[in-house]
Amino acid sequence: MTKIQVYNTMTQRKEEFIPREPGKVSIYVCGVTPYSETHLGHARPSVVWDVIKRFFRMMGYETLHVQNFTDVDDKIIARSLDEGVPALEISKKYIAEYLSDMDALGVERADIYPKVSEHMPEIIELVDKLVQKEHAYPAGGDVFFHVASFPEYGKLSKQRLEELRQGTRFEVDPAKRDPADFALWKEAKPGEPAWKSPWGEGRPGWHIECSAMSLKYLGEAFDFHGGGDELIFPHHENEIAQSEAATGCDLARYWVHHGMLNLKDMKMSKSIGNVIAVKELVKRYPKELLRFYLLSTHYRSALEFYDGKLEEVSKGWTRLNDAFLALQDDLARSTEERTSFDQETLEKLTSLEAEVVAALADDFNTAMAFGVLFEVVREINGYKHRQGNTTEVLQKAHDILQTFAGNIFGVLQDKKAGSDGLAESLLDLLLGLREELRKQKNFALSDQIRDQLASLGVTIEDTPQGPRWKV
RNA sequence: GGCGGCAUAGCCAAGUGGUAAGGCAGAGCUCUGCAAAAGCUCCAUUCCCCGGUUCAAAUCCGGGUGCCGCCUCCA
Repeated sequence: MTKIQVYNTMTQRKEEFIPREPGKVSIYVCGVTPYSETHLGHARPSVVWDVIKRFFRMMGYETLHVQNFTDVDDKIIARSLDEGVPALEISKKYIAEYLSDMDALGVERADIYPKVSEHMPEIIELVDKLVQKEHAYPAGGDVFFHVASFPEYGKLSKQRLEELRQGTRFEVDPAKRDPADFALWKEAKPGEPAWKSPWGEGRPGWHIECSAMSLKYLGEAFDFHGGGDELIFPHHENEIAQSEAATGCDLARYWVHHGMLNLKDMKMSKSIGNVIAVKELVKRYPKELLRFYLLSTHYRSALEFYDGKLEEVSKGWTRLNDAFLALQDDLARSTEERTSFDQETLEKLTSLEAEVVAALADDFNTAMAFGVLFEVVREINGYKHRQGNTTEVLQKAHDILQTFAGNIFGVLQDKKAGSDGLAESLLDLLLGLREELRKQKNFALSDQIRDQLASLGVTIEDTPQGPRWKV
């Protein structure tokens, strides 16, 4: 079996992936706080993990993916007080939006989407356990985690406790024993949602929900813990402290952090906030293009977004799609005979296919995988250019693109998009007539047909194998 | 101030010790009634700068410079 290398933030290097349980991959990805619309930055990890999961399954693993919704949170509460709408109604609305936006991007859903509001008993139990073990202490109606009780604190973010104490730039709650201690449970303020607990009415601190819910659904030392790299500190550091202090086991085997999506030239667009809303993007661009863009840079690198970026990216994306579409047509009139030339191309394609797998097995390097897929495109186009027309060869190229560009990356557009059976029949009829005109050298009229179809968004290409159209 | 990361052609972007993938743009050619698509060729002696290690470095080490993230809610 192909070895899969994964960059682990904890060790700061690539490691061979060895699952906790053979053949199974358990994944916890920190999800969103549902208090406003879904933006491109949310889409990146979704698409990345979508691809990682599909790849693992192709490699014969079973995946179990848990992604939380932090639906009890300061920002939601603030919004709730602002709008006079119950907090859980707000989160419910944006959770639904998030899910439908991700659906629109073709992202396969997680297996479980636990919500904080539905896991109070588990959270309270975990906090209580930490208090019992003297890793945490109640103070008034709050409960704090005592970082000094966990000697490994800082191991993920490579921070030293002493530096953290000094780096504190905000006023420290006097109830804390140590400025670096953080809240596991917060006493309720009037008007806020609150739950009963041994320490009085209150709600969970920010980090504890992930510890409680990952433990419930994935257990101890599950395989992947993912999230944006801005979560390394304090969120994931604190999760580690809570979970590991409570269980004595590692929280996760591999910490996988993706890079941020940045905006350039924000001043160019007053409403840039709207421009990058996923809801708007999927109206204006095919989801396959958006995925191609998001996967064109390695997941750990920062990714820039700016006006015109998708137009730039779409040229390469179109090349990939055109090659695939053309192959579908070519296969319909391919032949069976085989030559040494066919054999050569077949071998080349087979070796490129192995390169794609190797790229993905090397820390999910989608950018490199695309590079190889473009070589597949060049190889097969060249083959056809040199009159190659053997089914087996064309099928091989088709299958590689179908498997990786299509099934794994989800960047191949369905040809039939935007058309129906009748429109297709009419187009074929029209193109047939146009061919007659061309045979009669009536180019004025045939060009007019082409131009007018173009203005309707239908592109005509006259190839040696006959006319081809696309929307 | 502390921690982490990044710096590769006009643009995007792979590449973690063996002599610079890929895409876009650009130039030339082929094919074509034309156009488009496609193919071929060309397009970084060089990887921010300065030292060092090595037979060999974009890749490792040290020092600069610049940028980003985190230390406060954040995917």
